[in-house]
Amino acid sequence: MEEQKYCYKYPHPAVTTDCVVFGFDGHELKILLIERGREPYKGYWAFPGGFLNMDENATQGALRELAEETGLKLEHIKEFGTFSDVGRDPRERVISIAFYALAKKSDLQGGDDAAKAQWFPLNEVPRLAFDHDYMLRKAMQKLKEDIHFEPIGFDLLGDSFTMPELQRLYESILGVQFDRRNFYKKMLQTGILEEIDEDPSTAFFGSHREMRSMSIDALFGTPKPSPSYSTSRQSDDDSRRRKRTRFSFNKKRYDEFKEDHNFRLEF
Amino acid sequence: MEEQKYCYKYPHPAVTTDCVVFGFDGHELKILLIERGREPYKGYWAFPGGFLNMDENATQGALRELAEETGLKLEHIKEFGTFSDVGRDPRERVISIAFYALAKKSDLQGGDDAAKAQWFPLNEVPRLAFDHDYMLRKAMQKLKEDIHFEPIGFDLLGDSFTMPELQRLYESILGVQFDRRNFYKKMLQTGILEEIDEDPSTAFFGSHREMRSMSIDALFGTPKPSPSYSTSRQSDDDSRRRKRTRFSFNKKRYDEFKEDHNFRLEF
DNA sequence: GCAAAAGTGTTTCGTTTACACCCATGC
DNA sequence: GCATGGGTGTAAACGAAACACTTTTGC
Repeated sequence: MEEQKYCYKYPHPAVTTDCVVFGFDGHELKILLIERGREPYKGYWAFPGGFLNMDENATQGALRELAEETGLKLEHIKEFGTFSDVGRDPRERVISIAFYALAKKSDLQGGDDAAKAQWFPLNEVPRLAFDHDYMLRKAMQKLKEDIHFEPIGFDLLGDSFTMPELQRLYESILGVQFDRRNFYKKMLQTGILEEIDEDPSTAFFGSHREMRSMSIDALFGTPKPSPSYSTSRQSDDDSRRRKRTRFSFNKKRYDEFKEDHNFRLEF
Repeated sequence: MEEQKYCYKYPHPAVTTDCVVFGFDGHELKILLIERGREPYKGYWAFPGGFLNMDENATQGALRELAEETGLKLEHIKEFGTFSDVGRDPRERVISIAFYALAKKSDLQGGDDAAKAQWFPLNEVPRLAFDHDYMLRKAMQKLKEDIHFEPIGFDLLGDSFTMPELQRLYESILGVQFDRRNFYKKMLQTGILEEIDEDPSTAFFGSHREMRSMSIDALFGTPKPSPSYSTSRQSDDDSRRRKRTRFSFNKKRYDEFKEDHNFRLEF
């Protein structure tokens, strides 16, 4: 029998963290899952997570487990509930503190690092371990609520994005369709978006992260000229500018607004 | 040394629940606190709560502790976060799952049952134990958010209430002032309020809970005729009706609306 | 060149806000 | 009867929703 060296006067439950990571590939929302290699629920998929260490709080524990199991190094996660039903883990009494996180497009490929981590579109989610089905529903619910008031959508996109990309993201999360023109207006009048008005010849080789790897954007199907095409065009005629307007999220301006009047991103 | 009979292979934190109970006396928002009788933080005030048993989930544990310590038997509590910082309890590693609850006017007097439970107006809160100051701020924040979308205000009032009472409650929670006429319109057009249009001679001795004890209403300063005055008037002239319109919350209608279109109580 | 998606303004409608007077009640 | 608080309607301003055509892009 294994050594049981941590003893208490009263029974203590085990405490774990779990993290529901959402990603967006330009078309649909995905979640990151880990295939369980051992019992219980061996072969089932589960959210990355694990037991909390004694020298870390829940947020720290969830970020650590996420990095260990998937290679994802995120900064912001948000607690959305605890799961404490008595029989939820067959081994012992386990209480889980659950978080959700948003991964940028550029993080989506990082999933390959961890052998058993894989992205699943929301409508192709496999059988999940423990009460993780329920956990997923709760996470979706919280995400839908939060996106009305917090600029969380931008965490799922690259540093720059187009309006249609942003709109598709909102539509994916909320499950509704918006009028394109009204969406533009509403987003622009929030004042937290900045138009990126740069010269196309630098734009394609410039500082925007997702631009570095064309394969991602090709995968995502983002309508954009291919490098060879655009560069040849550019050198032919400099006055001919790329039309697709790209935007970036101005966090500083958002923080200012938020302090002034309780600012809301309503949709 | 005390017997340490519950042993585990890895260290386990202790898990507690805490419950922030809000009450409304007609004028201001109050919270229910317990004076701690032993170390740590002996003599400080704290939210009712305690260690989770192994045969109950967090909600059940919080409700049990609440009943044990304050005599309050509530049905609905809402989790608003966990508190898991490493040093938050000097005795051992303790993780607390925190809930908030709303007590009706008629519950306010029940606080006398538990010797050491006492209501405090929000601006006269004493020094709190552990990280309960922080917990209170988080609870207030969550309550403010929730009241925009959920009919939680009604849980703080009696079965029937007047518009000004309801308005004062919203103003207390949100810390703002509303125009009386606009408040009426907005509340009425939600369709979840029912006007109680009963005969005054029954109204004063009828089924509405908070009517049974005039002392509470006197304490609350709710403008309403005193029993002797109104009854004499009633017997003098039956056509003279009580003017103060009272309302009740129609939960059934709210549930219907909520299912149809995602219904919101916006303020 | 053609089909598909991006970009842009205006009008209509509904909601929110601002505002003032009379009536009922309690003292 | 007087002061306090309760009850009601309307007009102006604002924000949301509906809607069509031109330009750009990708094939």
